[in-house]
Amino acid sequence: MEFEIEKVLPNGLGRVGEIKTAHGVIKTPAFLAVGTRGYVRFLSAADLAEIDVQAMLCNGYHLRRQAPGIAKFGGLAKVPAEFWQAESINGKGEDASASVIAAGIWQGPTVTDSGGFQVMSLGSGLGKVVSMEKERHVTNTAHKERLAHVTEKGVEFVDPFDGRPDFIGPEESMQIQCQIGADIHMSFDELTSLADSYEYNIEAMERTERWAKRSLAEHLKHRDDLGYRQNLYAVLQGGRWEDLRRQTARNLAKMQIEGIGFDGFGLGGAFLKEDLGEILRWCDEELPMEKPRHLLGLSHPDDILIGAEMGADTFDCVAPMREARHGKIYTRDGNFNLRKMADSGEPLEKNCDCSTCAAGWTRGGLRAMWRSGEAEQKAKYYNLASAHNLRFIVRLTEEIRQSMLRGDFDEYKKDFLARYNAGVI
RNA sequence: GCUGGAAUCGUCUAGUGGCAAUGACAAGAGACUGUAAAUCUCUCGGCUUCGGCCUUCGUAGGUUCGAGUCCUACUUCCAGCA
Repeated sequence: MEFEIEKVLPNGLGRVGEIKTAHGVIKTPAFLAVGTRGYVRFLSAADLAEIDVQAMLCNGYHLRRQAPGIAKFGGLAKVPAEFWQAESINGKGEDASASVIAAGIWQGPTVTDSGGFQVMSLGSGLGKVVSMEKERHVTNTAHKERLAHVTEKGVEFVDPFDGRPDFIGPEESMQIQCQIGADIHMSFDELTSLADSYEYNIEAMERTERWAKRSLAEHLKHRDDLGYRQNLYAVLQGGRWEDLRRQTARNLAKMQIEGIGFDGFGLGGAFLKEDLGEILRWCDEELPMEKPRHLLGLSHPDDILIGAEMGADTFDCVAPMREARHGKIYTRDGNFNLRKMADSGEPLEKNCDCSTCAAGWTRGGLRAMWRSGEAEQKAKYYNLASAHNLRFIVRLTEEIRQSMLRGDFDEYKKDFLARYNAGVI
């Protein structure tokens, strides 16, 4: 993998670049579509191409049982649609994306998460919303209620769907990810919640660093197993404390095994919105300029703008598509809830270049589809609304890239946010 | 015309003496950020100083401390018989 920087912002952090992987190029800043279970829910490969998605992020935790099967095909990009169709019928059987999958699956660059997020979502944050606004007043889930428990070795957890006990540590995560064969992997980390103390964040961060070293060691054993080079990013934790963030960034930046270090860095953690920019600045001032950085799990426009400004190259997040499914539609003039649009003959967004708006779908029509109660109609709505919201965020990253190349990023950011926050709709 | 059965908050529905009254849907408001998420929370008779107050279960009476619930009559609907 190569990372080429084309231009750097005057602040010395934000940049425009290209990540060249075995499966294609990612022009950064870029937003990656999330396909947790190996495919993007309700969107086909053709849809993703139409949206100009450049890469997909899947999750090693969710794919842990399929990983050996994926390896047999030669990695994520070579898995045939039939495989995912069969998989999607399993589980709760509700993920009726089968017809969408049949239309083709993603074959471009891919990223996998390590399962580190599940440490928190099944552990201290079980049953809670991982919200930037709300979590400040939320306490951690009681220890005995958690589905995941952290030890030095790794994480013991119970599968929330079938109740089976399981275990993932750094070695397991790397083995899984190297079987899945994404171009970029994440080291196995412990994501803390905003409710955790400074002292606990030190403990978790230091453990995450030890896990990073073990991740690197295991990754190096398997990174060429599928016949092309797979890459590993080290994930940074450290909560909202400057000393921790800078320290862990320095530690991970210089971490090597036999002269080989990480290929890039994952910026992790639970953030309060107002802290995000500062925290990213602390991290990125310490990290080597020439390595790419992925900001994990954020996608609201203001977060992407601040992330790109502070030096994040790629982003991923479930929000655009989950919120689309829940009726929240993104537009340049703010978001709106489709529920109140029963009589609207307007498109989701005027002058939008997404396929849904181009096809002439109206808000009222989409709302009727969404609320019809018929699975097929709803699935169609999920496809159309997901395409719109995803295109909105992808377009935002494209425009950020263009503005950085032109040299007017600050102005672009100011104008975008002024209009977006005015919320005319 | 006779005999049964039924009428409850937009719709369907629970309720057979302590009820402003169950559940579902619809409707309305909010949430959602490395997917336990086609999910979750709240509202859904009116007023309220949030302690309550008022008006409600087809209509009108009655029994009762108390009636959606029991009784009588009426109205409407359904089924069967003429």
